[in-house]
Amino acid sequence: MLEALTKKLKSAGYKLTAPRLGILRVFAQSQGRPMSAEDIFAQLEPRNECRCDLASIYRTLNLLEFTKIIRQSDVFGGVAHYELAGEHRHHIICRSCHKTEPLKLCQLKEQEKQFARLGYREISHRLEFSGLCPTCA
Amino acid sequence: MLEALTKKLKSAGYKLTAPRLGILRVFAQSQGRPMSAEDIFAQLEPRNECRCDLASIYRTLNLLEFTKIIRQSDVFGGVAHYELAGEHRHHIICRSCHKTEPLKLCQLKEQEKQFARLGYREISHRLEFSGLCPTCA
DNA sequence: ATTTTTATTGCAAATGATTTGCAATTATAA
DNA sequence: TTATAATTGCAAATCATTTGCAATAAAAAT
Repeated sequence: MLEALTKKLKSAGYKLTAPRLGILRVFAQSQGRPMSAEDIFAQLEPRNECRCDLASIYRTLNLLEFTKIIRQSDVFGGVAHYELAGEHRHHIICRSCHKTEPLKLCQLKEQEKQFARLGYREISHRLEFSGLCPTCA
Repeated sequence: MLEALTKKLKSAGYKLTAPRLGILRVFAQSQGRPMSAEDIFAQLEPRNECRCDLASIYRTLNLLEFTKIIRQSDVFGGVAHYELAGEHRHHIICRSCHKTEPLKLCQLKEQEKQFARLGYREISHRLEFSGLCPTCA
């Protein structure tokens, strides 16, 4: 998993540095939960893997998005969250505690095809449910 | 249309001021296109209706959202966009020129009901399509 | 109609997320 | 092992948004 991600980055012509490796590791273990820069920062291991600056995390997020290794999943309260680009997933997000759960289904490809017929290109969509989770409700 | 909006605001117990009236007017004429604070600022008529501060626009947007007159529609690269809460609508947004077109359909209520059965409350969703519009493609 | 009360405004300064310039560092190519 | 070019950390800059506060204006009370 992590293997595949690092390979993708290198074959896109970028160096594999400690911060990048750490961030990819966090994504690899994220279970599909969208994460903010701060979330990732908090999950890095300063002892062994890297003690890196928030600025580097932002730079790395931009790079990983550019190389299509991750994608922006949602912007919640002005804070961008990212997830691995691999699987196409949607979520339900608690408006109170921000806990996020992935969903499996997505029947929206039909809709995209209709737009394609109208001349749109490179179509994608973003679908997020929100509400108060059972705990917060 | 504008009439109904101002009435809603007043009956919620808020004063009808020049900035608020101007902002509601902009929404009333917005054709369902999501707008940012800056977008609205640019559409106010400083001559006759009001020359108001951006801070007041932000404050008014928060108030209108709180009173459920408008709702946040999507977050575009960290910039919040709003639209009238009246109709439930989704959009397709051009990633290049940011032109936005409203869509009519939405078959996602079923999904929401499923979440409700799991204990989620106050459920809503946000669905946006994006791509390159026929002009930009 | 005038005054009083209280919400709302404008301005400027504060905030919070994200970006950027630059010198120092480090991964990779040579 | 050294050279070179990308990447980093740090601090300062930026951008969207929020907030404190004194001045203003809308609606309520007279």
